[in-house]
Amino acid sequence: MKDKISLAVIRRLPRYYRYLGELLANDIDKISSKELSARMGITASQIRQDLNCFGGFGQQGYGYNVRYLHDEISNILGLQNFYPAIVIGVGNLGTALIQHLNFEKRGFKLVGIFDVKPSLVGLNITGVTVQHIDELEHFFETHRPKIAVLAVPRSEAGPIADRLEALGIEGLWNFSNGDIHLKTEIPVENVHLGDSLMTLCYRINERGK
Amino acid sequence: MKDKISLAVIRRLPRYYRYLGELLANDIDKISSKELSARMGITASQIRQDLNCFGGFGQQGYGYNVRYLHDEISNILGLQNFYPAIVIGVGNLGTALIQHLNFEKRGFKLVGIFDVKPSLVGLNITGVTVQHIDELEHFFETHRPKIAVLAVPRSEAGPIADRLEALGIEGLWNFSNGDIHLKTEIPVENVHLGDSLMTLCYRINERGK
DNA sequence: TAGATTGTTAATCGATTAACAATC
DNA sequence: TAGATTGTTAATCGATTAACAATC
Repeated sequence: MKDKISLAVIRRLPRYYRYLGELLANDIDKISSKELSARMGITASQIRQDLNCFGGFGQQGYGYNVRYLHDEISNILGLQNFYPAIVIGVGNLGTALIQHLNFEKRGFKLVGIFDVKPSLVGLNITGVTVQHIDELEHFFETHRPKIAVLAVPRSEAGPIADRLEALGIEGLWNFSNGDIHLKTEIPVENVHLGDSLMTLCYRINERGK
Repeated sequence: MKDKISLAVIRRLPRYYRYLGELLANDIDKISSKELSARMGITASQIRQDLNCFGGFGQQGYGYNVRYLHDEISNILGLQNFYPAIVIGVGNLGTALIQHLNFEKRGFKLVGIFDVKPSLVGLNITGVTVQHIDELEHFFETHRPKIAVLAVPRSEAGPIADRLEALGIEGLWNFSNGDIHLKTEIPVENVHLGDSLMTLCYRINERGK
């Protein structure tokens, strides 16, 4: 692996992985960068350039073996790690993420769910029982989760993030409005659905002119 | 307004808007590009460059008036348009989006909710009643929604998108796994939460080496 | 006025695309 | 072998950063 892969390249990897998964589902076992570029709407050159950051996965005159490339990208992303993950906040959003996201296929294993609301404690979601947020410190002693999904209101997100940082969390997936900045270099993915919606508004507006 | 604004700039606008909103909430009424850059973790140069794509909103020697800049960005994004929007799919994700996203503050007004499941029809969510998906065509005759939020499984997303396109939809906000490509140049925001999770996995994995 | 900070041009940096020799 | 397509270098393009004159 070369020195430092740019984040732009890394963010395209899951997309390649997704398209390769679709090809697999359709029993297509070889693909050229040209064919893939047509499907994905990016250049063949970029695909080859991106993949060659990690190694030569293709074969001249043939293209890429779909299953092999799919597996290799899975390895690059680390999807086989099953890093222990917890979800904090079981409103509709937290529940939706748990039920539809298939953590196991994306590098993680859901090991705990927490909420402040006592009425939700004991609830079972996909085999994991909701605990009260006060159990967090105790839970860390035995389970050492690596990432936490923050599906809580903005006001709670900051304090909880600090608490998680002190407990040694290694990554955050933040859905609360407002960016989370930690003191340490821990990776944080701030998902801003509102920003995405406003971008769509701009684009609609622009076309209407 | 200059010729063509790059998507990179546009995607930063909601973020500026968000930070300015926070400043407003804290009764801060002026900010320099330097101060804002420190808060946001980007360069002051970029902030000035971005804003000047749309006009000169600051004042030399002073900085930017927070409320004025906030309002101007709102205008640029078109947030005062209240474009009619519909949500398709009221699982946990659809419900979460409706309840937490505040469409009215982000350029849209929720005018309809649809689902295939008859048991959900008649349900009232934030004042809007869920209708059966079969009512879609009839609904368009009177309401002409501009955008549709697709919070349905991947298999349903494609066919529904085609149907919406035929009805004259002008934008899609897609949450189903798998990109949606329409024939026409209609803007589509494909939100891939799974991709974001896998990116986080890569970053955790990378640090562990 | 002096100091601060913008608006804007120029320089740099990085990312994308093109080209083609290597090779299956 | 001939044809196809990769891996990789070089060229281009675009985006970010730096610099500074304009000006409040």
